Amino acid sequence: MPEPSDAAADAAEPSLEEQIAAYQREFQDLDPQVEQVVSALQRLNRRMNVAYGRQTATLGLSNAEWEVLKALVVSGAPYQLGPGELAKRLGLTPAAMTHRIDRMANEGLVTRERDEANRVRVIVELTDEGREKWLEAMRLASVFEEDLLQDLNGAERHLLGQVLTRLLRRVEDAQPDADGRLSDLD
Amino acid sequence: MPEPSDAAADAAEPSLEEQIAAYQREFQDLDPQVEQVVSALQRLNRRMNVAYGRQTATLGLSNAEWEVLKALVVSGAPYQLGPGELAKRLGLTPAAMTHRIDRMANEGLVTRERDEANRVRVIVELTDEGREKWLEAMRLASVFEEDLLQDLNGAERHLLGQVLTRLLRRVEDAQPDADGRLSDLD
DNA sequence: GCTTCGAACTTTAGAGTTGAAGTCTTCAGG
DNA sequence: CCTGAAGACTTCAACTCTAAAGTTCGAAGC
Repeated sequence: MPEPSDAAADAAEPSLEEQIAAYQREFQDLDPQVEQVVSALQRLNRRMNVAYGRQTATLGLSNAEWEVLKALVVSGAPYQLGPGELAKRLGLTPAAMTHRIDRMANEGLVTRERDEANRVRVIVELTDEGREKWLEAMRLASVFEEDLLQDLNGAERHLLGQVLTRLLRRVEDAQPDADGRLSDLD
Repeated sequence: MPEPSDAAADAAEPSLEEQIAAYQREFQDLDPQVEQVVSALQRLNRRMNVAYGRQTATLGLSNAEWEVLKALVVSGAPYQLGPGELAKRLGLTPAAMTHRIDRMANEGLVTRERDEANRVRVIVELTDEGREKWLEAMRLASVFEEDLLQDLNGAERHLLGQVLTRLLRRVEDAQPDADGRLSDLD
């Protein structure tokens, strides 16, 4: 069996601190405090998505499907949206939405039918089964989220929520949502 | 031209507050404070990724390529890593890494060569051009990040960084990185 | 030294996405 | 009416990722 090898191949996954130190070494103008916030935010979000993915998988749901269910639930009763609107909210192209709805309709999570009042439009509607799946996933997610924030007291939670919301408002104002397509994940 | 239509099709993109209100309506047990933190975090990260994507695009770089550049820079001089190691750090399968390296080598951002000391291994190395691209992207990113945090004073930045890092540590400890594959984006 | 096992990467087939072109429907004008 | 223009969705080809083989090389056993 080959040794663990020292041939410039492992070097162990860098911790957040090591990552920031490396950036500073290569780019002197970097503000370490800013980078700490940004990098922690990105890593945290990434790990959370992994966790959500595992949870929804236990329900036989992909993360992609969960996104659709969430959008429909947020839209409120009667839980109907058009493919185009869904695509915009999820940051996908309409083409991708078409196929995703195909799959979900086959699984019975949503129905797809033409709007008889305006036959150009299509209406995607959550089924009872889809709504139930969303609820199950939500139960799992809320347990995970509560556990994640466990070490933060009420004041800290409030403060964190406020600060993040302020930052969010800043980005949303700055970006007039010129289409709102997201490009990749981190 | 069809009217803006009232046929259950638009309903305007929901704000963060509206989204949380909708969740509460459908799932009584939800803690609105927890949800505020989680939802703001996710939306913020998403918008940031859109912004990063636009910036790197102006440099002729995809977000995917930028991820590779970052990993190589963080690894430090001589900026070498194997495909397998890169794949693990980016949360991709080795197969995907093979193709991504193909593309980037064609563009001259990295080189790929067999390790002559151990011919099973392959060494991916950052080129000078790749390093320069990273630097340009980093300059853009740091401006954006500084602007994003502009409204936060030093104490707030510090606190935010600390709290996020605490949360990150909690997730990383809880998930023994059972492979570290990430499943989807939000 | 030949064989076997394991490690690291690549190849292949299939799912899912994008961007561009195509279809169908509605509305406005002549 | 009949035609033209625009909107909403779908179809098609090219690309990227995953999962599962396949290939190549190195190390250990007999």
